[in-house]
Amino acid sequence: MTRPLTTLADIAALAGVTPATVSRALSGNTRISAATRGRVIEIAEQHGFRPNQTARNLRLGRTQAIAIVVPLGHQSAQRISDPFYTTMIGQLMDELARRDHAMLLSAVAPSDGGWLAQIARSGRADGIIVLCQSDQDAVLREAARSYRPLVVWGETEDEPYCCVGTDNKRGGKLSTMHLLAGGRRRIAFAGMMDTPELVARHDGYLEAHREAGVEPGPHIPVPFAFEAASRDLYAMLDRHPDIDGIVAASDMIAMKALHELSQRGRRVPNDVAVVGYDDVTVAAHMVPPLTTIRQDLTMAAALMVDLLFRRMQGEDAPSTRVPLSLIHRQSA
Amino acid sequence: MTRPLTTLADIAALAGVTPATVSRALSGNTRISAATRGRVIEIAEQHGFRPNQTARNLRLGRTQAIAIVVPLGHQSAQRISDPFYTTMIGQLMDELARRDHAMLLSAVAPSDGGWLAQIARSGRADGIIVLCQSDQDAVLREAARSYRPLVVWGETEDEPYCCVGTDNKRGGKLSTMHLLAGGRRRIAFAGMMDTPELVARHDGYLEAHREAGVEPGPHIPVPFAFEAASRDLYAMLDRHPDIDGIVAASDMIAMKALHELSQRGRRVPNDVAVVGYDDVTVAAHMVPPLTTIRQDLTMAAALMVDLLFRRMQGEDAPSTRVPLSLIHRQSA
DNA sequence: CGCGATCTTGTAATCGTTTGCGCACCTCGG
DNA sequence: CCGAGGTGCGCAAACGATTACAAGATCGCG
Repeated sequence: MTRPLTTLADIAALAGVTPATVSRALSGNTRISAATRGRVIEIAEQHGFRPNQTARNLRLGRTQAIAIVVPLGHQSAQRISDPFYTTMIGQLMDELARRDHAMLLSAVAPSDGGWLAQIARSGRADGIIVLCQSDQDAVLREAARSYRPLVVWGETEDEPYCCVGTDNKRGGKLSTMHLLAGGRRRIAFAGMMDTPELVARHDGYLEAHREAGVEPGPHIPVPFAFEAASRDLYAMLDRHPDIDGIVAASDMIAMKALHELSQRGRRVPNDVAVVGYDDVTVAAHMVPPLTTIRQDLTMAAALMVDLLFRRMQGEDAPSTRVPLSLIHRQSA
Repeated sequence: MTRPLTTLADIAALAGVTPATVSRALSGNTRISAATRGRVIEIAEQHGFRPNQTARNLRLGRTQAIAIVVPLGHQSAQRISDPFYTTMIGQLMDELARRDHAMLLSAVAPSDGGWLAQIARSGRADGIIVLCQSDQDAVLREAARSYRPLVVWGETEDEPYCCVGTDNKRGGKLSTMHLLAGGRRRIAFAGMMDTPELVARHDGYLEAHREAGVEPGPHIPVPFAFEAASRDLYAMLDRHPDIDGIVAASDMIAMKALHELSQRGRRVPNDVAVVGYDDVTVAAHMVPPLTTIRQDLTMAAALMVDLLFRRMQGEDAPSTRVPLSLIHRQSA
């Protein structure tokens, strides 16, 4: 089977000692005569021995693994490939590897409310990072009451769990102000308000308008996933030919917008200016390069992991916001 | 700690039975009186009990987890966010979830040759899927000799390990033929020949030219990762103003090409036609929408998982190729 | 040469589950 | 009323590692 050909006991037999001695020799820190240690280590290496992690973890009461959970509907495969998630996951992976922890990745359909408890109680991981609270605030609150090592990426408000995120409202406001400053007066908001993050971005959009004394433009309810019938939704563009700016709730939505505008022969940024959100890798390479709001995901990932490890040690790490800035390129 | 508040023994005490009985009651299949079973189940649910996976796995000699390994250099965070990987990972995630297995994701810097053995012997996973053989063919061959449950994504040749992939040579030939059929006569190949997959695509590119009796165009050595100095490399475009077609080794490279061409005022497809490779999600939404070679990653993921599980059961599943087709959009 | 200090290694318990085996108890036909 | 055959459940041994405790070996010193 998968079982390594050798166990601690096998090595012990070969070396003419007990498993205990082998364990000590390999872990190094206890007092073992140099001779035995040398012999044991040599035999172990010779046979490519690796201690069984499962047994080790059982004994040590930990798993050396962190679960990364993405709460999604059934379109998981589609949404998980959103560059935001993947960039974040890549960064988290690096950060966890640095701390010698494995990454257990799972997308869950949050239809049943027990998904988090399931993962938390199963003992598969020492801690959990949830990417995007989505509409699962209640579940998160509930879980946080009894489960400590939990960090969530999302909109940080007065939530009882540890949450890392950006000031989405400010982000939405920033991009809108940029368009207003550029003289745009008929600015649409593209994105669905189905998560706290996006609601906050929309709030910022509204606030910027209010402060500038400009009437907000129409709302284009584009879903995150491309495949959906967003083409129809973008027919909205035809119904509102006076739109001269678009605040997109994500870079992917912005990309979609660039595409649809191009299809309709409307030039960016001359006719319509577009601002994205996330600054995903491809943003800089779109046609035209996308002006967008950057969330520093490298810092975010490092921060989340750091907070998580502090919580795993019993500390009470607080929610934190990571900085955010507008990256000025050519689409607006 | 992370330890669930309740163990099998706790539940047993509460129900006035032994752990053995609880175990049986919960697993359901053994002979337990309906009364006891009901009582045990009720108490267990009431306390949100989940059996400890680590202990369970130790006893059962398995882990219910599959390791997905991406051999990369230190730029892991960057390359892992390539849409190809992420789409594949998303699909694999779904497929594994369907079989009730967790996914252990790790990127490794293959500097030391022991990376695969390390994962294989550690007993953290019941099987391994390696995404892209990259330049690790030797390591894979070596590992496959003693470790059975291993499936690799890559260029399938006469390798001794189980390998799933597309006919890259045919893919490269297909896209080149498409350009030739469209009357292009000065076709560049964009991509670095640093992996077997890309070498094969380039072979196809050459073969198509040979069969058509057309001289191959220049080679533009663009790396996979965006960030690199590809801008300089694309200066090649300036040096070869007669290029009228580009065969890109990946969609991301094609996207980069679209961008650079647009910067230089050369229109796609009128002046230069571009064909990508992978048909990643964003391909359809580029400006203009990208003509590309689609590898059916959904099928590929399902296949890889299927083969892996068969190997885990001791069967000897063979290398397989998944179909591939040209998706005709507007860039060529 | 004897005795305590020190160094090295073995013994055995433990982590939480699963499961083969066997012991009660119950039922029922003769 | 007794033994055969069934049920329902407990006992205890795994799985493979770690580690407190103890025991044996060795050494130093008086």
